[in-house]
Amino acid sequence: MSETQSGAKNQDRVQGRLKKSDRRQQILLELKLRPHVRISELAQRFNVSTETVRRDFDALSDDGLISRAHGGASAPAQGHYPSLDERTHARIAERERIGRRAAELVNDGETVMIDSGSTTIEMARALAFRGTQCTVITNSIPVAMTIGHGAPNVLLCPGEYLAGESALIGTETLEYLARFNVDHCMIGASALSAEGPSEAVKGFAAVKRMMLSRAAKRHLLIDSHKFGTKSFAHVGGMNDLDSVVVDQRPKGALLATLDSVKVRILVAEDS
Amino acid sequence: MSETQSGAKNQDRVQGRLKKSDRRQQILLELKLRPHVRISELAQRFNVSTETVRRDFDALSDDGLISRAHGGASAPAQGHYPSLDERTHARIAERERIGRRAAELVNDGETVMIDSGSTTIEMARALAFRGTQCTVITNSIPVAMTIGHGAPNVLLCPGEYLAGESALIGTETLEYLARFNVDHCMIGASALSAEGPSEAVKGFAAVKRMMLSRAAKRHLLIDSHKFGTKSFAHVGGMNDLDSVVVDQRPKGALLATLDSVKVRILVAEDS
DNA sequence: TTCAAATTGAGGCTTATGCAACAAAAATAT
DNA sequence: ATATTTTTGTTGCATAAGCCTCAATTTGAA
Repeated sequence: MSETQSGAKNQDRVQGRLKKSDRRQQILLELKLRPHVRISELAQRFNVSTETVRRDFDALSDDGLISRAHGGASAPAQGHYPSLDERTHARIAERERIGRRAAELVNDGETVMIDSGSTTIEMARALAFRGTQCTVITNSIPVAMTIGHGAPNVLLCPGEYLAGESALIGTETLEYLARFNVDHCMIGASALSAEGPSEAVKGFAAVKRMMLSRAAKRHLLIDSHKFGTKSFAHVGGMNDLDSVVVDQRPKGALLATLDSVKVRILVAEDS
Repeated sequence: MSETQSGAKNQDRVQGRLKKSDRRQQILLELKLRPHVRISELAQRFNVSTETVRRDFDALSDDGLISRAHGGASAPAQGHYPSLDERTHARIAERERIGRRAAELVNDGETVMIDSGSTTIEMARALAFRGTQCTVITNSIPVAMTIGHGAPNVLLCPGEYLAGESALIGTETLEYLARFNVDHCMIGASALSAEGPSEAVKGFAAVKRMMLSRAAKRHLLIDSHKFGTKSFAHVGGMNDLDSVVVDQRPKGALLATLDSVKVRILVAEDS
């Protein structure tokens, strides 16, 4: 494939040379197959200078469409936090701790439903690291892929694929979840107030609610910087939870409510 | 390689320093979250020299567990064929052509079932590039992720997650597929003889059969180097197909059988 | 056509990475 | 304990990538 042919609807421009937008489109498509492309490689293939490719990378990177690396670029994290707030990047350590702590709650042979979200992905990672032999049901593709190589049983929900979050949602997802009864469910949320967790992404709240209704032990994994905030979709009340796994002990009204409905508060230690 | 499989539950570290196998495990886990890790970054985090990390990369790369890049490493192509034969790598161009040709068969507004496999991923990519507005139902995670950003509707099947192929299989997958009737189905196969396509991966044949039974127009995407071969699970007969999309016109017995049951042969041009 | 803006390429320089060979340290076996 | 193997670190050097600026080229519009 030495010559670059721009396909289909993008009208190919001139003598073997692509326009800027076509080139960028190609880069993105390439990354859907290969995990990583090199600047030098693309420069050669498009027959442009490396500087041009570098500029393409910078532009695509600014849009969050690719993840830059020395010498090349990768696809942006398998769908996990793509468009999410920047500060979450700084909370990696907290989420890691929360994930580890939550993973300790699961024992060999148990069944777990795992929600989508960056914190739950951390939990999946911890679970894979511990090698816990459990059955996992999830609507999150990153979670399935993370655990996939370790656990014997990973069930992925059906549903509409939500590209931004790499998760599955919709009535089919709910129907599917309704068919199971599990030992634990692990959910995340974009906010937590005294009224309970709430969620920003449309369609997620229903999935979380369904997971809560099918599990014996219901755990909420949430980062302390979300304490006292609300997002638009209410997930449930505090009495729908059995425990919250956090990086810092909540205070004030939040603590009072949690105590009043006897929700166990698990603070993830620094390790 | 001796790899003292430190698998499961060893997080015992020797005074802040991880053992080789643990370090490699960590690298793999890291790559499940981030798309790309840098050598320098890991060297610092593990507190080892860059050379050591480089050696880890080389080892993991030999096992096909990661994909090397200048300055770092990425996860190996979103789960698509990690352990498969090397020669498939040389057939990329052929598969690309086949994928492009197959994508032309789908029009805006139609519904398509897409099988898992490297050729079908190529097709998904071409479909994404063309921007065809169709509804896709698939059991392949890479296919869903590839199309996800373009098509309005991507439905992913439920089922057991098969890590090696990043696909979903099992009775739940079949049940789910059975609920739909679609315009096209696009399947791949690991072999094609005059008796029809056959498949090497256990559990895939049933999915392909189900897809064939739910579609009005049934297309087989297959590379010419598989002509005249057989794999262990029979998928169906030639009369279960409406067309085959290939990179080269078949000959002999294969051609005769295809003609006798009036299967349309679409040869993907070099273009 | 003509002009302005956008896009791209080239040179020069700094820094980062790759690679290979050898030395040091640690783990393992005898 | 000693020897042997494995693993890791260091050094030096060739190469590749990053990055900046300025000029050449192309594009788009009046």
